[in-house]
Amino acid sequence: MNRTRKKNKNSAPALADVARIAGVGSGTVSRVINGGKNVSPKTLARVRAVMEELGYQPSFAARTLKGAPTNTIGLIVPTVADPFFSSAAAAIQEVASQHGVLVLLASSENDARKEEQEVSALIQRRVDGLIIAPSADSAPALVKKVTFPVVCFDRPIRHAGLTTVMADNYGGARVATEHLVDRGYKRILCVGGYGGLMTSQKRFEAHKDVVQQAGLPYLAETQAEDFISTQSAILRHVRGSERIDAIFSTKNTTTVYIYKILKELGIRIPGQIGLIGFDDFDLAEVLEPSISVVRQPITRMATRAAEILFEEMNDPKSAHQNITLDVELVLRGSC
Amino acid sequence: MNRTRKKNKNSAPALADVARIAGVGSGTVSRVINGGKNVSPKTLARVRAVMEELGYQPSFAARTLKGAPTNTIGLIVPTVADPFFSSAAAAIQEVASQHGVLVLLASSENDARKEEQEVSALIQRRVDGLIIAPSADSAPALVKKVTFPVVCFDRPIRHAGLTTVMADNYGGARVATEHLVDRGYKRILCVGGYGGLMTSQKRFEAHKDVVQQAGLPYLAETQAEDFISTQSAILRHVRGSERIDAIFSTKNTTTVYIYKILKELGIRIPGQIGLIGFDDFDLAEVLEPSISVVRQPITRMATRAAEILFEEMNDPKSAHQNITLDVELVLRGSC
DNA sequence: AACCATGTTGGAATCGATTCCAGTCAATGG
DNA sequence: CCATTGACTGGAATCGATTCCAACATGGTT
Repeated sequence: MNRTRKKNKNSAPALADVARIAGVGSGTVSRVINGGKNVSPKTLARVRAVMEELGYQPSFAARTLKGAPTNTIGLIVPTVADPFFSSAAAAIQEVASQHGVLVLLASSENDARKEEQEVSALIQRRVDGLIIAPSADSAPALVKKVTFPVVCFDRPIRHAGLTTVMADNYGGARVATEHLVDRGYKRILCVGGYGGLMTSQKRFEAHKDVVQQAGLPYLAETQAEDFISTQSAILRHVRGSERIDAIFSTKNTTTVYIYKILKELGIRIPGQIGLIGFDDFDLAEVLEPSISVVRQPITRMATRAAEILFEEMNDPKSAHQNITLDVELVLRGSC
Repeated sequence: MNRTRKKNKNSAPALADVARIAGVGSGTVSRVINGGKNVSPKTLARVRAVMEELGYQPSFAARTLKGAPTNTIGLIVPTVADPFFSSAAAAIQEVASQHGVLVLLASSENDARKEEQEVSALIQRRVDGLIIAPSADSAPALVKKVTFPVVCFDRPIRHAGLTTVMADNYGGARVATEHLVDRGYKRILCVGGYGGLMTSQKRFEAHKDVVQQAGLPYLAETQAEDFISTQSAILRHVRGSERIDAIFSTKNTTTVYIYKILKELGIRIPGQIGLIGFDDFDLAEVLEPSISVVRQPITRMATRAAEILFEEMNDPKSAHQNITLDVELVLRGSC
């Protein structure tokens, strides 16, 4: 009916609309969009005015189709509800923002299947890069199909040959346990997250090594994800002649649970039971007693991961690296 | 040189490649991708096999260009480092995930200019919807150019006529202050975040109203964003004959600062100074004393915001709503 | 035998920005 | 006055998936 039809709906204006209204060719408009090189001041001004008037925004899809970068990176974490990962996300976000890049956030809930779907969704969206805190079961196949750089954060994907940024989990757990041993604790329980995770594994392992080397009894570590299971684990070890006198918690949320549980039980810290945790948290120093921890440099880890990702995006040939950041023993009042 | 040239690089395979190798037309491949309706079982199988073999992934950009939804929503918050917003992000994420949608995360740092750029970036990426916790200075113009539904979270954009989900800030602050008054506190200081924010404003306002109605002195509220400024504010009011006997903190981070500061000063809570905070936080109940608060139903707010957004995305004509969720007084030991 | 409904297929046109490749035009130099 | 440069400009071809429409085969009906 209308041969020079404006689009059927009132959808966003396109480059062609700008060109038509400004009375110039499509190429000229494109040149204006991309800096205005080789365009006379007069046309430049006119085209800019039309763009402004129409509220023209170039279509990302069309640009991407022509091979332009999406200026978007993916970030896959187990959950942003965990302060560890939300701090990391904030830091990564910050770096991305400095590069004019947006972050596509996905949470895997530590579910390898969900993770796989999310990677696939990110591939389709043609992100320029990906930072991932892999689930326990991530296989190298997960990243087989990606055509962009991938950096692992906090945990590796075994045998995938990817750049990985993580904390010194073994070293940190060793230092923590050694400290408990030095302070004279004899029956030390290790409580923490799911052992399938490489981070937890390393921490459990270090704890076991130190305890056994010191000639102390090794109490099988307890994998407790939530409050209830942590509670029942504690209850099992807190009475009777076999009772423990210290706890090494491998996870920040668990540390808080343990603090609450001991308080409720009326157990004195560090008098009856000493406590040290892996990972610092906001209120660790205002609790009573304040909680000793080994602190991961979360922000530094995340920033580093993001920076390396951007390096690899700029230079896809750059070699993969394995980066382990040191952990810091923060002694406070709980042991 | 090579008329049926494969693309210049080894880029991802396209639909045309699948069609060529499978010996079918482009339309047929498209049908296979979209469910295989009206395709014979034999061709279906063959095409699927080729897709599998090539590791074919449809190009999101091309689909978007043809007007398909991006299955992506935007989320703009001041920062994900704040536990309030990271909890909200987690809840929104969760709802999005159920809808098979990814979340593009951007943080505005409460900077209206940055916010504007981010909205623009999201428009270009053609997100299907947007949830935003606007900065103090967000003008209605911010969302003038959007062609997709927008839901405000936690704070409104004045005069923009958008669906808004927020907590009952006035009511919550009223209840909190009333509680302090009921407990017999006479000189109540109100400390909190930047007053340009509608949330802070409402809370200050309610506090002032209640205090004045009770015939108590109204101490000018203190806008303190960080630890240092909070500290100096407290110090100003804690000595001398004009000294305060209670504090209403309008912000969770501030509440923690105040707790630390009072502890350091050796001031007893609630004996010398009573304390109540707006917004619950993780360790509020294990501190000593435990901290009384009014609790915003963060997860419920965020989930609701996300659900409404999806409703509006499905039915763009649906009316805008203004939703205020009730806040809960959680009495603990600090006042 | 002529007819139609149904199922299947190929291929052209389309979405919007980019990128060339020709052109136009004015200015400069010989 | 012609030639050559250089700054501008228009427009066709392109990226990859979708969506039509026309075409054809099959089987069953009259």
